[in-house]
Amino acid sequence: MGRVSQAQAEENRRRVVDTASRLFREQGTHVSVADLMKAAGLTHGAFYKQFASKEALVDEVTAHVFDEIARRNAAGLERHDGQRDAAQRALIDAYLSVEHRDNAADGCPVAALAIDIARGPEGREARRTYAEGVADFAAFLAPAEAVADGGGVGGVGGGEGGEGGLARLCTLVGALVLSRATQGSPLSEEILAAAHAALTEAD
Amino acid sequence: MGRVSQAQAEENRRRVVDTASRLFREQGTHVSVADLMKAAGLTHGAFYKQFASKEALVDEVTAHVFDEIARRNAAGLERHDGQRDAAQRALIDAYLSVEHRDNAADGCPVAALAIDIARGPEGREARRTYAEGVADFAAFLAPAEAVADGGGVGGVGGGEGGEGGLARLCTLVGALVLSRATQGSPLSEEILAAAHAALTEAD
DNA sequence: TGTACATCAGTGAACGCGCGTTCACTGATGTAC
DNA sequence: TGTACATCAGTGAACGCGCGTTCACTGATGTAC
Repeated sequence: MGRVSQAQAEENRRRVVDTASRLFREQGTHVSVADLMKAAGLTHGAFYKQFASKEALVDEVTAHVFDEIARRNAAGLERHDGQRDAAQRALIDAYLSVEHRDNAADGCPVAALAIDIARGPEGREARRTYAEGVADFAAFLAPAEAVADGGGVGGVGGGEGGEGGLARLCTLVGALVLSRATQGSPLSEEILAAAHAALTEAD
Repeated sequence: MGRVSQAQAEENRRRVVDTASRLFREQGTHVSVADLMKAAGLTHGAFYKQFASKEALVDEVTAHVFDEIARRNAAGLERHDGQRDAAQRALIDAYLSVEHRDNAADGCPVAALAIDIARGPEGREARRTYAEGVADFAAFLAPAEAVADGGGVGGVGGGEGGEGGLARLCTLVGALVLSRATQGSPLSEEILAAAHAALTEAD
């Protein structure tokens, strides 16, 4: 196929990163370089003209995917005219939907990459990126009172999201992970409904 | 090494299952047969004298590990003289501890195996076992009111655990998974504390 | 604007390695007499 | 109770395969004149 224009090469690179960001969320970071490149419409040899190693790609994709989620949350806030409560409610509805459960490729990286990140080595760059993403997401979820007076409920606090946002994030992520693992059983939908009820009642 | 007594063979088999139940929770079900057998003190060839395939072992280990957790929960209830609230509180304390986070090998299989189960095929036996384990665990966690009048809060109900137990399980599992993935960052401990506060306040 | 040539993105075969699984072999165990 | 032999749990080398990575090669692109 010979050489390809610089513009084409950049587009190919972008397509590999995009494809990986979907495949990694859907199947985990263990998808093979060969499968990934085939899905991106290239042969596997080309991979090493663009990336130093598979680990480097995982790091880059992790950063890419968390950028995307941050942009999406910001856009959500804007769409609701800066109304924090309404934006949060919309996110919770979407997060705990059957569509989100069935579409990991487009879904939340916090839930999709948790295990792969946990099993990777501690010093890894992707791990830091992940922790930052968790903190940002929790901040977005923080309940109104906590945002208003800037403090946590129990005194641990200090984090950017406060306790309330972190606890809500745990419920969201746990529900998504469990509903995916029980897919095929009626339990799967019950889990989504139960978490939704817990997060939208009272508070 | 020649043949080994029937008693010895049975003990070896049990040791392989025990070792796998620890390694699978710690590193996932992708641990190799060779590594597993070495950890159990045998050579990898012996594996196929005891198990039909690696998949068969995964199924057996999943069942084994959920039996163990059910026994542990029952023992917890007994230790607290059947006082449901006290037993639940003790479980939540232990579940959200740093020790549990750092000791996946001995820890909750619902959290440790979630992704491996979710990525496996839908028809798999381990999947059914897993869903049952989730239902049992949720039933154990069901809030007192729900147990008393036998109904859920929002009307979905029908499940063995009711909504409250499922929602609590989501928070527990989400917190454990997230605290493991953020280990090394202060966020990791904050997550455990936030989930603990959310599960023990009010209700 | 047109020609000559170095560059380098993409190709596809090959590498060493670890995976799940198979198999001929060993020799203590368990059984038949 | 003692001897003869079939059984079979465990061994370790080997299988085909897919992994991450390397490399000689191709030929359109981009540049120098």
